[in-house]
Amino acid sequence: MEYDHRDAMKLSSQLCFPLYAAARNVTSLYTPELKPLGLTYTQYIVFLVLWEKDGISVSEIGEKLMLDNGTLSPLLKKMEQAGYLERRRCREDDRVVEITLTDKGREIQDKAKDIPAKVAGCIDLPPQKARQLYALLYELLENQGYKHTGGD
Amino acid sequence: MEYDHRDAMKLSSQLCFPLYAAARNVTSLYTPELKPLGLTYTQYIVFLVLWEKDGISVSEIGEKLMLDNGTLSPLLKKMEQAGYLERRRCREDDRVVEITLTDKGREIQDKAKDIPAKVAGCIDLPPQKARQLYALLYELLENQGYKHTGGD
DNA sequence: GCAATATATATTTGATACAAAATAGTAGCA
DNA sequence: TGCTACTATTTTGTATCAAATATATATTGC
Repeated sequence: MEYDHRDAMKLSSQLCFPLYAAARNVTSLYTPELKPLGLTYTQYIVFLVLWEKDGISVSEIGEKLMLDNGTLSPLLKKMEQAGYLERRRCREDDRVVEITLTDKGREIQDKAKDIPAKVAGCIDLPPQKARQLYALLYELLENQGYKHTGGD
Repeated sequence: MEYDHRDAMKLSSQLCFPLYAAARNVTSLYTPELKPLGLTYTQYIVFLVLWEKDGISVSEIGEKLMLDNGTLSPLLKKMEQAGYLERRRCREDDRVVEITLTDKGREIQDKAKDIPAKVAGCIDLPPQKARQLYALLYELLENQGYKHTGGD
């Protein structure tokens, strides 16, 4: 079979597009659940990280979320202003900023506990296929250099 | 098996996160190829649509890309300023803006023809798994209301 | 040990992207 | 005419990355 540029350049031929569209689509499912809590999706996944492990650096959050420091920096500042966390220079290494949850930051976990189930209920994909998709995505991410800690 | 909130709230338990991360990751693979052409990823996929079908409305582009008019409006204006396309009010319906490629907009297709293959080469996933992933993503999108035209 | 250089960490800046909401003009129809 | 739905634009706020900057630590050469 010969390589066809015209075919390859179709929107429907490129893996990236459905990935890009599905990500926006599924992320938007969180919005109605997060809005009442005053959180954005990115703030929410920062919380997911901090609820699992508190007192970590900006970069460590960035590694887990594959987000740039330049993205996290203003985000964390906003979350600090909202009273969810504290940013403190590390004693041993003054370059590092340690992020620590406040009581308010810990308490909001309870308010958010039903969100995963609600969103999962909106994703219209049989559980077996969802697991398959999940596994393929992590395989892709790991091939691109992501360190997957925890989970299955 | 009992439902465990604590487990469900782990970053690694939610399908959305790998989707979100993989999308950014794979999209970023396009940047080095697109930058020399002076294009962003979103501009590129708008071109993909227009190279397939020219003279369509803003909303029709939005449907194919699952993008809001509010996102496309300034984007298309910028692409018009760059000389890639023209925006013209439709004769029959003065609400509709028709987007038409200029010669410059058609010519850039040739310069971009190797991009899909180059990016595909950077995605470290066996072809069979890539196809599987592709199919699952489109199934997810279609379940969320996306009309998939063309492709396989 | 100490100065010079390199690396690491976070922040800032500039550009684009994205969605929600408000606005405005248009079309179709009762 | 007046009502409703549609289409695009503008505005506002957040997100995102890349590049530049500032500061702190590590390393190297002497």
